[in-house]
Amino acid sequence: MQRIKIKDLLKSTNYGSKVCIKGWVRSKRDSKTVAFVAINDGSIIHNIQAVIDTPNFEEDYLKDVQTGACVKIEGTLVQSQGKGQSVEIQASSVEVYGKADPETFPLQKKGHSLEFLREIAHLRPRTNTFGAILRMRHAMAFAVHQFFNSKGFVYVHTPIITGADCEGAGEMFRVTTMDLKKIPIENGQVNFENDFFGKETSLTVSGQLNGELAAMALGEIYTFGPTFRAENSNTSRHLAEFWMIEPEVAFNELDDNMNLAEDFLKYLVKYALENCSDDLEFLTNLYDKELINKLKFVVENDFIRLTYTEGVEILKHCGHKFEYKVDWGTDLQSEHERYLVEKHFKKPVILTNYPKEIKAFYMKQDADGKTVRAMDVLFPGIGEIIGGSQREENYEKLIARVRELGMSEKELWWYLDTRKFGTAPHAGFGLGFERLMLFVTGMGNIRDVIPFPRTPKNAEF
RNA sequence: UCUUCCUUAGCUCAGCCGGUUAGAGCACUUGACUGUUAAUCAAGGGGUCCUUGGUUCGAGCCCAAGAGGGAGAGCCA
Repeated sequence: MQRIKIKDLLKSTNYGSKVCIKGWVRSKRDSKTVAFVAINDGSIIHNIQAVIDTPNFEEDYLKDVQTGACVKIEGTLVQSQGKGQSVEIQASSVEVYGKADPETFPLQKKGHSLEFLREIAHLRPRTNTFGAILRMRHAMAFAVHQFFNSKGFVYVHTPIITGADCEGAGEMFRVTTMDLKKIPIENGQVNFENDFFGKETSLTVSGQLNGELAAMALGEIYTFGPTFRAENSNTSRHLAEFWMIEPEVAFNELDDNMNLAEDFLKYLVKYALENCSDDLEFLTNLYDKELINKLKFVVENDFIRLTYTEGVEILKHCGHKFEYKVDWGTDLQSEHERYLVEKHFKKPVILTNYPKEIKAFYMKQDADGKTVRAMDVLFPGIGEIIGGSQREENYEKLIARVRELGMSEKELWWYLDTRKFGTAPHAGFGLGFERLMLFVTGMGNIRDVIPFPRTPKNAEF
């Protein structure tokens, strides 16, 4: 018999029809002559209930139908006699594909802490919470492509292995095939001549520089791929391996960039509200009663836009006592950003025109020579969800900045070439996919919105 | 990396001032129950109190070091 997905079965009103489902047992409730088994197959957060009249089955036949087991159940779709579900299956046959020894299977019917589930990341997709998160993760990834495709952007695959130590976004993981016990060292320096690529290589920390090259030909591009940072960051907002989306648009200036970022985030949140309602309802009930309201609020309200200088003025005169002093020229602390977003405006905030000293070399300098056309989108509870800028398209100014910072113009020759040949104003940004996931799922820890988190001292699974 | 908190049964956690045999709920096993909804009821089994060292007549509890985890900070997306 053809298998039907539980998602489709729960919508069916085809009572009396013979059906077949396959999935994992979430719970079994016994009494003398009848047993109720809740089955989930991952197609939807809800389970289907199979009703088993035990006298019709041989003794011990149902012994292996226990929490965690994988089963195939055939039977008749009927309207439920009990409360709590509208349809159920009156089972005629039960086959166990895979047992799950209840003495050793770690998942129970009752709730587990998120910390415990992290230790059994190979099994946590079988929980309601991670089923919901993984379905939403897929929906958000799909929506990213749909958004850009509808706007005529080209998806560009930038390299994961990079030879440039100049992306400037943090510590990098080395890539090598050298025997780590016999590294060739000459005059205190490692000789990479005989390494696989013949030069020092790393995992990418950003696809931006390559993305810019493509934007200078295709106009509107985006990247969406894994990104690696070897920072010793131990927070609920950082991963060593995460996924980043980086659009880059020729002829866009800072305002266009902000508009794109705001449209993009609203599109994604709206997509979640319209397409993930069952999962969102579950997450709202279990983790954050205000989750759905927060998502609606973001879709319905404009983001606040203000300059770094204006932000500093507000913070200086707000009367709130901060642990760290607010001072023009230094980067804002988390507590400052959080005050602006969560207390002062109570809305997402886009901060722009930061001092050039605290931002990357490629950002376009303002006429005053002090600030650059940077923009950070700050979200409640998460902080920086997007970081971006209009890029410096002027060759002289860009190379002056490269020299000023002591960077290698030799290594960057290909990037600098874009400013030599047909340069154009352009802008882009990076969205941390898992930070978006934090926001749309209401989860508090970034390790819970990616299937297998990679963090300092943790690469299990 | 810094600050701070935590680590006791499969899970969540209690454990008094340092004192005899370390507890509860859930889970599990067995039994009861004709429709359950995290089913219910009864009985039973289950412990390297994170590790190492120290203080003490005596340590789950006090001290030191280490490991792992959480929260916050820095770095950032």
